Amino acid sequence: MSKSLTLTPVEAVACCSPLVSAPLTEEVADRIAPLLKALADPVRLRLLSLVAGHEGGEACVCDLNDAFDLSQPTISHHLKVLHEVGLLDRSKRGVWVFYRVRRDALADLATLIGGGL
Amino acid sequence: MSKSLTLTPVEAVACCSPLVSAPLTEEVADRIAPLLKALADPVRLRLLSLVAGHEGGEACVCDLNDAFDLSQPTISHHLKVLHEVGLLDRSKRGVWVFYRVRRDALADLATLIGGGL
DNA sequence: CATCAATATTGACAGACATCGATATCTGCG
DNA sequence: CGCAGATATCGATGTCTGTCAATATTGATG
Repeated sequence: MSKSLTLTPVEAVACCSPLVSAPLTEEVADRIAPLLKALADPVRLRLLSLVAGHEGGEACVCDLNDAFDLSQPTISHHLKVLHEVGLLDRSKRGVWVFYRVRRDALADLATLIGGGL
Repeated sequence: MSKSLTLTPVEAVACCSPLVSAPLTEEVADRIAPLLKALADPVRLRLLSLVAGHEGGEACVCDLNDAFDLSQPTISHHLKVLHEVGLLDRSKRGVWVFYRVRRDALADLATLIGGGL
């Protein structure tokens, strides 16, 4: 069973046929766009890449803050966006918070964009 | 040779290794984000899907306008965004303008997102 | 309990964006 | 040439978004 009645964008994309294979309905497009919006920021792209490339597949916020010339609240905001949309998993251990990339979500998104080519 | 010194976002993405395979540099992220921004709109997603699914792989603006409950200038604007970023090719024949999906661009983008999984 | 360090939330602000109506440009045709 | 239809551009407007400083929250530790 699902945790809520409203799907996260990540859950919404898992069930869709590729962009070029069948015409997207308005409803489906409305659920996919937020996922792409989350991805469509240079800082968030680098965050995702950093987390994915970190040892163990997860990274502590403390590691991420230093990688950017941005304030801590700004990084926290971007991580929240990625988490809310379902692209990052979040786990708190002690004072530290670790994020992990949802590879299945990325794979589904890639299929949506590039499937059927 | 390229037409200009500045690459379109589509040209920029063609040369990149997947998001999760290597850390994205700031420069690369800055060039990829506009491409994703162009995709990250429900109307543009549906436009892309409609064009891709149209017979002959291309669609006339006149066909596209009717598919939305939006003004003609708005559709024109969205098509321009997709064209400028390199996701749509544009060809004028008589009074009509036809758009065609750059499938290579979509494929490259999919590799960037989902490659290495 | 008091303090400190890590992370998140809030509120403000400037810039970006989606949309529209009005208008301009282009092209075929009479 | 002049009109009509297709598409693009312009200017305005309301909304969304990225960023920051300030502050709150959370958890470990003395």
